[in-house]
Amino acid sequence: MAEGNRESQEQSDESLSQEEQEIRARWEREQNQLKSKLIEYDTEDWQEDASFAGLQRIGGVDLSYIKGDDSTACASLVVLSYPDLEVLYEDCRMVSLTAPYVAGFLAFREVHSLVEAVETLQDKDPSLMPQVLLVDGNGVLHHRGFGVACHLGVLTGLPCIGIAKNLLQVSGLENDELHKEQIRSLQMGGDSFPLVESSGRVLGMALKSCEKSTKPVYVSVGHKMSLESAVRLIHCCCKYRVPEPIRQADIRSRAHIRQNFPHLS
DNA sequence: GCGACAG
DNA sequence: ATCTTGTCGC
Repeated sequence: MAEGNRESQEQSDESLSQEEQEIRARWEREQNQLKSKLIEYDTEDWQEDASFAGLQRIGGVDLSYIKGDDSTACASLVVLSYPDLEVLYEDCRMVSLTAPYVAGFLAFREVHSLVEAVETLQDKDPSLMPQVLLVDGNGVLHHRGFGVACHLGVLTGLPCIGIAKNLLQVSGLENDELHKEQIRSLQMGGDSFPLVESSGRVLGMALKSCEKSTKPVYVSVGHKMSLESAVRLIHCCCKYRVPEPIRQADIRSRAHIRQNFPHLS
């Protein structure tokens, strides 16, 4: 019992239990193994077309949580038509989460439920399978170059794009005064600037996703799509700041929680 | 002590 | 992620 108290109260790295350290080491190995299967360029014809001709379905995924409960969530997968952005398919399900949220390892908490949702769609109605999946979180803009959008992409084989609402400050990227000035310099919807890590590699783009938004979204490659195509597509599916497929997944997963837990609203 | 820390 | 209402502005 003394052990349990120590673990929950101490915060410094050296106090991490041996078990926690082993989990992280295992997760890092898993990220590195899956990373060898990552494809960071356009693989589909529609991706390089000027108007995305041939693109008909875009998927969005999200998880919503219940306050005060860290093991229950609603996972949702929606499929929207392109270019009309009408909802063609919706799947919201309550799920039990086993892994905690650890910065840098979001996929280990969320990706299992999302893969299941994709498999359900494959069984139920494969003709509605999205041609690209928009993921709430980062792709290669990540400590080890393998965020949740890459993870889901490699596991499903689907082209994926990571969209984060906040800058993950990795390898030289900082939300400092220079970054804020670059944000202020964005003029019209579609304007963007590259996020360059210390080595010089471009990890993603900050994008003013719609005309009215002050704060950009952070776009990075998930799987089977180039950064250029990804940024162009994200701009094309934003009615508001958050791309419509993710926004619909978010709205609908929250509504589903209110439906199942009315006492929380 | 303070900032960071995708969701 | 969530805690949280109204309010100022177009």
